[in-house]
Amino acid sequence: MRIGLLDRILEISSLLQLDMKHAFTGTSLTESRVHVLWVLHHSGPSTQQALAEALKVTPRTISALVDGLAASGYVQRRTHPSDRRAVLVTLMEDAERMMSKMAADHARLTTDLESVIDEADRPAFIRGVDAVAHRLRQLVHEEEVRYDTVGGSDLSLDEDSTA
Amino acid sequence: MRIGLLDRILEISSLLQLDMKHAFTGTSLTESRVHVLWVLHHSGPSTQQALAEALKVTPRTISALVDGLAASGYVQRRTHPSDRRAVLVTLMEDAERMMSKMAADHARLTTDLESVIDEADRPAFIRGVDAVAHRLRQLVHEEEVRYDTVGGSDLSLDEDSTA
DNA sequence: TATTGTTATACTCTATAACTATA
DNA sequence: TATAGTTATAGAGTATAACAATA
Repeated sequence: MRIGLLDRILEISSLLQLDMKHAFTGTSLTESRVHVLWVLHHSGPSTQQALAEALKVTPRTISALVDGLAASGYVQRRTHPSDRRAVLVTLMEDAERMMSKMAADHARLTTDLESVIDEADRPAFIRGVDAVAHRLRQLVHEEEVRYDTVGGSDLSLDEDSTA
Repeated sequence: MRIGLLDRILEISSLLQLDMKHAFTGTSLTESRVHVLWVLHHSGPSTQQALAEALKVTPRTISALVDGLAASGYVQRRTHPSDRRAVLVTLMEDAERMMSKMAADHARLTTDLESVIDEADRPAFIRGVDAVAHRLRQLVHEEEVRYDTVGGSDLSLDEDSTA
């Protein structure tokens, strides 16, 4: 067995990450901050709770990310119309324009990547990707259940402080 | 247009990352540290320079990662036989055993993921994955060249301090 | 002079815990 | 009592710059 499917996918993941990283070096943007902007662009003004769920991080982390984005003028915290505890993180106009450009780049890259796959292979390819994604969702979900009940893995040398 | 290829791949990436994260919560291991161990397991004792190249981070970052791994007993710094400036980061015996288990898990997951793809689709699927990986390598390489010469992107609101 | 790794410093992401204001 | 967000604190990853020891 040479290079397996998993290694190929991992390489693609790391290449995509590199691609993102390159796109933002020299700016105040980072992957996490862009992730916030991406959610705002697609969902509209959102509470920090909603952002925390979308990014799967704690609310505290969102506070820090929003601080950074606000300092650079990408977003603004606005008062929530009906809940005075909450805040609506809102994209500024320039940032909205920038995100539209980014979405266009995203669509362009999608087309680009699809175009390098032989047309005859595409349906099978998409089926395969969906099957893999579905299986991974299943596996991650199983782990989350196990994790919430017992937790931990046997892959480490660390002392097991469960005792 | 519904969900495009790129979004599907990005979802798979994030699921794989989650999967890794779950596997190591509760231990002193992290994705970066495991990456170091993985390289050591596959390449044998390595200088920190070599590790820096493999992980595409600065040597300084490797110092910190190796410090953490050494403190937990995963690796040891040994003297390089022919270059007294260099150090050979070496897997400890227990860690070596652990990495063999991890490699087995990795192989198992590869098989698992392959098995959910319809057998008739597999050849086309692999061709597609390879084509996409190849195209991404090309794109990242182009960016690296452009980045080394001019640098920066037009995707940000930050002041351009090139002036 | 160039290379290997370190110390010093700093920024970002992330988490938990305690707290404030509001529901 | 529960929820939204913050302050306080801490650990990890990362980077640049200056420096030591060795090639």
